Parts: sequence; C-alpha cells; structure tokens
Amino acid sequence: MAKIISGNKASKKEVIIEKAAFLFKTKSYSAASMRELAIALGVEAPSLYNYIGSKSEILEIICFDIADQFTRQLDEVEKASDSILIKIESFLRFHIKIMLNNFNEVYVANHEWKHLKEPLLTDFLNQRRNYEKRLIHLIETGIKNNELKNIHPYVAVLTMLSAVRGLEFWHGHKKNVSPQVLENDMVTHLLNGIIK
Amino acid sequence: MAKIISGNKASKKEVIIEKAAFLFKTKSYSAASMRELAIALGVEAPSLYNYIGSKSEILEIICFDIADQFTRQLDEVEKASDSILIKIESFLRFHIKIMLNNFNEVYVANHEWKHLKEPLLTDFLNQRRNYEKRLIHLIETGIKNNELKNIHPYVAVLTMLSAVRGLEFWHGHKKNVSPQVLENDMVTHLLNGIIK
DNA sequence: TCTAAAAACTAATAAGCATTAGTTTTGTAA
DNA sequence: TTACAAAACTAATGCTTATTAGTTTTTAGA
Repeated sequence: MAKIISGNKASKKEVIIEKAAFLFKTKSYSAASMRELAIALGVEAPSLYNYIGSKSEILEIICFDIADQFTRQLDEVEKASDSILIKIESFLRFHIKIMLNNFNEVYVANHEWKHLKEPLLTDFLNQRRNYEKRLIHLIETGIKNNELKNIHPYVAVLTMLSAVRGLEFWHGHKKNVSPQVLENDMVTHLLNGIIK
Repeated sequence: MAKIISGNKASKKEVIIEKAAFLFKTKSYSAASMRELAIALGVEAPSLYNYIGSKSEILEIICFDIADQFTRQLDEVEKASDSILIKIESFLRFHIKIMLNNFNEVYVANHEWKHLKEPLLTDFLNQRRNYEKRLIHLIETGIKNNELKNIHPYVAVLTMLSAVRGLEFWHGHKKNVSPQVLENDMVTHLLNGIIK
C-alpha cells in the first residue's frame, strides 16, 4: 500500500497525530480504532507502530502539548506589567484564538483526557488544577485592586473557561461572523455583560 | 446472583438508566461495557436485556429525556409575560439548577450524543439547533427593545450556554460555595460582567 | 549497482464486546 | 401446595480490538 504522506515540515509522526486528533474528535477516543486511523492515512494498522508506541501515546501527546501551550502563555501573562483587566483580557483572547486555530487538538484534550492512564492522568489533572488556581489568583487580585466586582473567584474562572471552551460548537456558524467580531463580542460579554 | 435493587418509586429500568448515566459519564459511552454496568447493579450482563432493548437504547433515553426537559422549560419562559432580561435570567437559572440536580444525565447528553444512531442523531441535533434558535430570537428581541447591548446574538447564546454547561466541573469545589451563591454569581457575571 | 536501513506488509494472538438462545431459579397469587 | 410468570442464570456466537512477530518491499547513499 501507499506510504504515509508527510508535508514538507511535518514528520510522519506529526501527520499521524494530526489525523488522530481529527478522528478522536469525530468518533471519540474509544470508538476510534487504529485500523480506521491507518485507513485514513492510506496504510495498514500495524505500520503505524513504526512511528508511535501505542494508541494511548497519541492521546498523551495531544493532551500534554495543549496543556503546555496554555501554561506557557499564562507564564507570559503573569510576567507582563499590565492591569488585571488587561491580563484577563489577553488570557481570554488567547483561549479564543487557540480554540479556533488548534480546534481538533484542544477538543480532544478537553474531552478525552479521561482515557489517559496513570500516572499521566493525575499529572494532567494537576496541571489543569494548577492553571485554574493561577487564574483564580488573578481574579482575587483584581477584586482587591477594586478593578473587579466582589464575585466568587472560582465561579468567575469557571464561567470564563467554560465560555471560551464552548467555541467547540462554533464550527459551521462562522459564515456570518468574522473571528474578530466573535472574539471581541465574547470578551465584551465576559467582562462587561450584555445589559445595556 | 442478587436481584436489581429498585427503590420505592423507581422502576428497575430507571435504576439501570441511572447507573448507566453515572457509568457513561465516568468512563464514556464507548468505554463503558454492559458487563460493568451489570456488575454495578449486582447482576450478570444478559439479565439487563430483560429490561432494556440495547445499550444504545439507554443512551437514547438519557439524551432525549434531558432534551425534552429543556424544551418544556423554554416553552414556559416564552409564554410568560416578562421582560427579556427576566426571561434570560430564568433560562440561565434553570440551566444551572438542572445541571446541579441531574448532573450525570446532563453530562451524558452533552458529551455522548454523538454515539446516537441515525435517525435519532439527526433528531437530537435538530432539537438542539431549534433550542438555540429560540434563544437567539430572545436575544434579538432584547437588542431591539434596547434592553441589551448590540452584540452578535449567536455569540451571546453560545457564551451563556457554554458557561452553564461548564458546571460539569463544579463537583468537588462545592465545599466553599453554596449553590445559591454559585447561581447568583454566575447569572450576574453573564448579565452584568465582572468589571466594577 | 550493491547494501543497509526504513517502512511497509501479512498473519496471528489474546482479549473484550454486545447480544441471543435456552434453562433454571425465584417470587407471587390462587 | 401448586402453577405461572418474572427475572435471573450459563453458554455460546460472531465480531472487533490493539498489538506483536516475522517477512517483504521500498528508498537512499556509496
């Protein structure tokens, strides 16, 4: 059969992971089989094992790659000498952008992480919890600063994280709205509300 | 082996579905097996087929039961002679409450609907799309009324639906916050924002 | 053109899956 | 106590799964 087609830069392993992310998103991790993945790549299933160690390794790479991207961006936001408001705004804008650009991988990281095996599952959840804690700290600082209303910090973080995460339903609706309008309107909503 | 224990009111079928909802939420629909479900009920797998037709029937019941509850509540909201603002607020509060009270079933309906088989999959998605459209109409009316800012209606609906849906992460955090505070703070956030 | 490594293949393994058929046990009402 | 129905069981079917071992083909460099 044919060989795995790899673009100019992407290694074959990266091509496999990319297709797998699409498949895991579409059918879910458990329901997607290595056979299907192989067919999507024009190859027999066992051939995949020349590049990857196991099905679960693919999931691990996807989940931790995304987690790292979020962590690194938050590092930068924290370092910057901006107001809390600006910090929150840039964290929101980053989430929206990465959601639109790395759609499949973010979707898989958000939905299929529970199929990670220990100890990676615990690692992943700790990384997430830590990320949330840093965001909560941001909100708390904003409340003390008098920049923000006195709402429960975790509720605010949950609301914002969930809202941007909901962009997984955006596909198919983008016809009428440009990504820029989407980004601006959602940021406005989450910071200023919808009441006139 | 023992018999399936059914409470006073709940039929045995309802007990199966309840446990299945928990299992589908915890392990995902594909990864959860009828054998596991049976063990959780203290029974052998084939015994389940005395009550339910198939594994997928369980998923169907869960998904459409939840969908119906949302539809019926929106019917009432639309009928009521309230301002748009009040209408949106009660739709939000209903979502938050049902999320906290029917956690497992809502979670499964939100995450595992893609394993529904045709034509039910199409039915389900149509029902969802229709629900969204009715919410969009609510927002549009509010904008015309001058009750709401001139934001993109679908973005607003997506933001609100996603935010309340994110309460699936609430479990484990409820120690510090009462459901009432959670509800009020989230509603405030989604209507008025977080800026002081 | 020859050689060595990379990457594909085929075949097989062992396990798990939902579901069906047929049988036995259990509970209930006469 | 007997008889009937409900609800459990055991055994089996046929299918799919990820993964491994061993082999052949393809590719690239000297």
